[in-house]
Amino acid sequence: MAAKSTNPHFMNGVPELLILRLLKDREMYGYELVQAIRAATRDEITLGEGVVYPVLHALEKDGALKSRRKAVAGRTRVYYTVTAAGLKRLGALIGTWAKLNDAIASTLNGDAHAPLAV
Amino acid sequence: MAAKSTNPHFMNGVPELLILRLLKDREMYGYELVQAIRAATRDEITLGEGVVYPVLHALEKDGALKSRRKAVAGRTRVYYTVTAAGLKRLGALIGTWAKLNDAIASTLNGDAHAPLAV
DNA sequence: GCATAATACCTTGAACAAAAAGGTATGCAA
DNA sequence: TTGCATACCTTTTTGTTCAAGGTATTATGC
Repeated sequence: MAAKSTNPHFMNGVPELLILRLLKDREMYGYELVQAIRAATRDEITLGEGVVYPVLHALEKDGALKSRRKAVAGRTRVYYTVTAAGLKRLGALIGTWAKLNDAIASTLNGDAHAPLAV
Repeated sequence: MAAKSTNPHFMNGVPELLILRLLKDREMYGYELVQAIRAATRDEITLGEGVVYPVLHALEKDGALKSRRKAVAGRTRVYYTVTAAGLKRLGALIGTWAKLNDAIASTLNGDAHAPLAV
């Protein structure tokens, strides 16, 4: 059973979705994103650095993000911004999430034939 | 890109949620559940037998389900019903799902401080 | 009569995402 | 100078899920 350490492992692909969505509004760096996600989800979702950094690297490699180094107070930060490809990817992820969500919602509601949002 | 074989791997813990929810309405057997899930989600979510059976076994082992064998047309089916413990578990899963969903929705909407449904 | 598909159960293997944990380095406060 | 917060990163482990296979019975097509 184990005490809830972060999340009881209940979603997939969500990290990427959240990260892209937050970066759409403004450029951020990894460490900042970790806290931004906690704040945006009211501590409901906590993504550790071990999740965020690999996702950022993968997204950049895929051309969905661009990064630039910036020195702030003697410290180096790596800021990420969303590319056009990244926006497209975000749109696709949102669509997938919406459909998944509708599918589950209608099952939970017991809707026999409620039309899934298209 | 690879043709969508079943699902592009986008959820977690959902199988258990869907199975418990469907069994809440009426007793069903594994093979039937596979198709019921496809029907209920309009093909949006397809869980193979390799997913459904292990979940059923695990839930039964945990006391969330009870099974009984029934011979139908010379064939043996294993019907599952939800126990009281199973209903409790279902309630918890629904709650978790709702919170996760609200958290993601408010992030996607960019709500700075919309109160999460409680 | 025979092959094939559909029903119905099940398990094993591999893939993969995410969690946990560790590792480095700087700046600041006590 | 010890410790904590910032800031980056990687490696290892875990656990779900997927794909694929394996058995057996009944119905269907030819």
